[in-house]
Amino acid sequence: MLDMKLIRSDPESVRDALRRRGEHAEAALDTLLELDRSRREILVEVEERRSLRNTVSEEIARLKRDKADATAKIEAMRTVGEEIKNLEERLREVEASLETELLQVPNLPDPSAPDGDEDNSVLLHHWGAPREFTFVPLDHLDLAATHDLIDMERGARTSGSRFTYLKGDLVFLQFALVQFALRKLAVKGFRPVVVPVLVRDEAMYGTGFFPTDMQQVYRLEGDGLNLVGTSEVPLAALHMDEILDEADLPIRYVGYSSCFRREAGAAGKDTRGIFRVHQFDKVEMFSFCAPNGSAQEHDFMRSIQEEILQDLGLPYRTVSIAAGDLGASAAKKYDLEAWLPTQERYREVTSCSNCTDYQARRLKVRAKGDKGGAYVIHTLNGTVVALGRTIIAIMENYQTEEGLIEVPKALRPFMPSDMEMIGR
RNA sequence: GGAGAAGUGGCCGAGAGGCUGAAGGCGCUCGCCUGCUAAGCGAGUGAAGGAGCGAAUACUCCUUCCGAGGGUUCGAAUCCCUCCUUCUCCGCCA
Repeated sequence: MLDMKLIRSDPESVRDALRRRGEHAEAALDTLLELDRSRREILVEVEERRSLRNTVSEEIARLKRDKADATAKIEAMRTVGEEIKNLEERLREVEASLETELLQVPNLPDPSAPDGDEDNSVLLHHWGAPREFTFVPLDHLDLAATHDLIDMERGARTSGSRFTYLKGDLVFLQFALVQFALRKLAVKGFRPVVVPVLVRDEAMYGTGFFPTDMQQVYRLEGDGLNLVGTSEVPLAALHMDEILDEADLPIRYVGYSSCFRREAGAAGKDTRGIFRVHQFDKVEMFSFCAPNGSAQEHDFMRSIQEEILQDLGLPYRTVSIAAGDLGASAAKKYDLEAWLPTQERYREVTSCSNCTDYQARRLKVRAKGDKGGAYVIHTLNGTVVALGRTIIAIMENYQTEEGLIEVPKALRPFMPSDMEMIGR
């Protein structure tokens, strides 16, 4: 959520920033400004009358204590009470509209986010080189088939398309990745958290997934709960409505959870294998950060992501996402894309967003130091390991001519009997 | 799932329609005092919004906030309703 004070004081800058997202900001901004003016107008009126009521109420109390007659004043206040009630009703309506409008406005892109849309992301750098194969590489599904490691058919029978069973040594590989990731992050100051995956609407609105991405979310209507698409949601909500001690910032967490996504609108896209499924597991990092430190924190998080892909020996490239392709909450976002030999291109495996004060304002997460008042902080989130996609990348990049899968050295300590090869 | 109890400031805890943004205590901050420390004494100590003034997260004033949201009343922490959370007992259970 944007700061209404900022919109009020500098609407043209806000308008220009929103245009970079390709938003039709004009109408929404004018509506916001109008609602805001109207809110303050009514507020002043209500407060004047409430002030009057408070003064006279004290007089009434004094009269009653002195056993004097107060009926005239009580009668007068009856009218004032009615006026207050009416004004309050109008105020509620205006504030509700303002809130609704404000919730739909996305974050302002950072000036350093590239211009354009999804085709205009800017390549920051490459690491590693795609492997030269002396044989025709198999994709992850063909590799898995030989050893019965991924069961799409039965997954579909049980739960429908885009659900799978992960089996055998791939399960060990998944948990090796989890262990590897959690340990690395813990050393860097991220506190491990296993989060709730069912959350209230508040958490969805607070993180900016509602109302914009409602169609992507599995909702349990009967319980008023939502299955999270990422542990970013419960991690961000962890400090909802809190005022943190400035000295504790940044507060860093690494979460582990299953993630659920409807993938609405992705019909026919990435239908083969486990690249795009309705349920997957993910290790995610999150940081509550002082406003003036979030750019640096963003780069820190990206460096962790790069370190992990390097440890795993997966060739990748880093891109900065263009303003027009940012999610609602993000002011700036980096994606890391790993090389998939059978697709002969780089595909997204992690992403890292600086949401500045957008989520924190919605979630009412603030900080306070020894002097001065409370202020809204910044939040950042990033994938540590998207397990399904990382497993795909490992399988495809580490396959042997015999159809086996070598375990990356970094993961072997976490595999049963320090397993070096899957499928033997 | 059934029955009951409770939610007040950083914490404990009073208040039961008006004099309560809230007694008392603890904690914390700043002074005073004392070889040091402790004790003692004094003062202070929340948030949000708005108006004025402005460089301001500074200052002045107003409004609101006693789990959340509605209602009754001239007036609600206090009465009524709904929801949320916590605790106890019973049932069920990984």
